[in-house]
Order: sequence, then C-alpha cells, then structure tokens
Amino acid sequence: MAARHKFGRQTKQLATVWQTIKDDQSHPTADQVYERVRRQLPNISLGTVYRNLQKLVANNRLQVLMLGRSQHFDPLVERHHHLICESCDRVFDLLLESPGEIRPALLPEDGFTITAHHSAFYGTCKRCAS
Amino acid sequence: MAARHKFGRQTKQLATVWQTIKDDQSHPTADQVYERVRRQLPNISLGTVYRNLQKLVANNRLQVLMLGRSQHFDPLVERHHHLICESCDRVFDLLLESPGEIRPALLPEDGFTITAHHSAFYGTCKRCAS
DNA sequence: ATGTCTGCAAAGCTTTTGCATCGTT
DNA sequence: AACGATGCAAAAGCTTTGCAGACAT
Repeated sequence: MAARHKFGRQTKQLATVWQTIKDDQSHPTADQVYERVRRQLPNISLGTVYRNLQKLVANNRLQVLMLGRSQHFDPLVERHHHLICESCDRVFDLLLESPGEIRPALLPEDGFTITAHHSAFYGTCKRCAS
Repeated sequence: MAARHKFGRQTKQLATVWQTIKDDQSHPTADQVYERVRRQLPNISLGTVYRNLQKLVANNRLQVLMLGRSQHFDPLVERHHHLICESCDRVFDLLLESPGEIRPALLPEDGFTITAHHSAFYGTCKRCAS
C-alpha cells in the first residue's frame, strides 16, 4: 500500500533501462535501448526491455512516438512536437512557446528546412460523448 | 511510352480497389479494403490489395495515415490533418483554411472535443543539407 | 511466503516478397 | 510475344505473450 506500489518492483532491469534512456534525446527504438542496456546486463531479454519501456510510459516517464513501423521513446514528456529529418531519420524535439505556438528559434542548429507537416488531434467525437 | 504507362496496366483488381476506396471517408486499413473488394473479386489476394494501394499512393491518388501499427488510406490527397476519436477510433478529415490555420467549423458535427494533439514536421536538417 | 518480474521462445499482426502463372498491351 | 500483375505462401519486422523459474518485498 506504499506509494511505490504503483511503480511495481524495483528491479535492476527497470533501473538500467531508465538510466539508459532518461537523458537521451535521440528518440531510440526498443531495439536500440536493448542494445545499450545489454552492455550492462548482458542477459536481459528484449521482451523485458519492452515490458519496462511500457511501464515507464504508463507511469508518464516516457512518451512514445510512432514513426513508420516502430515505436520511439522520448523522456521528454511535456507536450511537444517533432522535427524529423527525412534524410538521416534523426528526430528533434520541438518545444512550444505557448499551446499551438511554435518557437522557431528552437529549430535545430537554426538550419532545419521544413517541407511537410501533419497534425493529429485526439479526443472524443460527438457520438461517443453522448 | 504512352502517358498511361506511368499508371501501369489496367487490371480489374486495380480498378476495383480504386472504386472501393475513392469516395470512402472512413480511412480504411488495407485489410478493410481487402474485405470489401473481396465481395466483388472473391479470388483477389491481400498482397495484390497492398500492391495496388501502394500504386495509388505513388500516383498521388491516395494518402497514407499511420495510426498505431496500421496504415490507413485516404482518398483526400490535399494537405489536411486528422481528428481521431479515442473512443471509437474513427478518423475525420480536418481541412485547413490557410496553411497552418484550422477551420473549427469543420470539427465533425460541431461536437468533437480535442484533448491532445501532436504535430510532426518533416524536412532536412542542417547537417544533411550541407 | 507471496506475487511480480525475468528470460526464453513461440506466436501475433501487419506488410513485403519470391515465384510460377496469368493477362494486358 | 513481352513483360507487368496476380495469387499463393513464405518471410520479414516489430511487438506481445505463455510459461516456468527467479527475485523483491
């Protein structure tokens, strides 16, 4: 009944996954996290990495970004958007000045050229609200 | 070398896929298109549906929207955004008044409640541009 | 002691692909 | 006749899951 129950048990696998990703700005995939964590815990399994990443997402310590066919994990959980280079596939965080207002100064290295964008709005439709 | 070469051959599979989706606003997945097309061409294969959908995308007759783990196809190819009901998973098109300006009047049935949104901007980073 | 978490491997789901054959041009 | 498209089935890529044993509390 202690507060930490909601986070489940403290295992070295979970701790290592978190340590590996908490300051990472490269938006790694589960597999990339697996490869890095493996250097410290050679016996960890990919399934465990997935389960721990899910747990961190459920506890709001990570955000998931779906790109192509894979999930990318982002320790920046405040609402923000993404800049995706179609040439090297790197992903940059794009912070907002105020809701809906983009801060151009944060375009990476001041040199990102935007050629397309897409926005998705999530919520509840009229039919489901009633 | 005729102009129609760029569209490839005219097969009844391609024609049926197109007829099935061209006026559809429900953003069906490949599998949903397959199920509908199958009612007219019972022997069509899922692989053929995928190949024809790809062809229509390549010819700019369809747009792809990645949601969760699946591709959704949209015959509305002008730049627009999406409204996704998290309760029933329906997807609504959201047109723009001018680039970057959302037209609230188009919120489906005037009754869609937005709780979250995410934007992705695509382009070229400084490193790749040089 | 209890029940959660782990490693392993198998299965799942969506999408792609190899190949022999069919059908358009 | 030529070669692009099809059907079938297998494979691929990513993620989830069943299970028996290990571990945290």
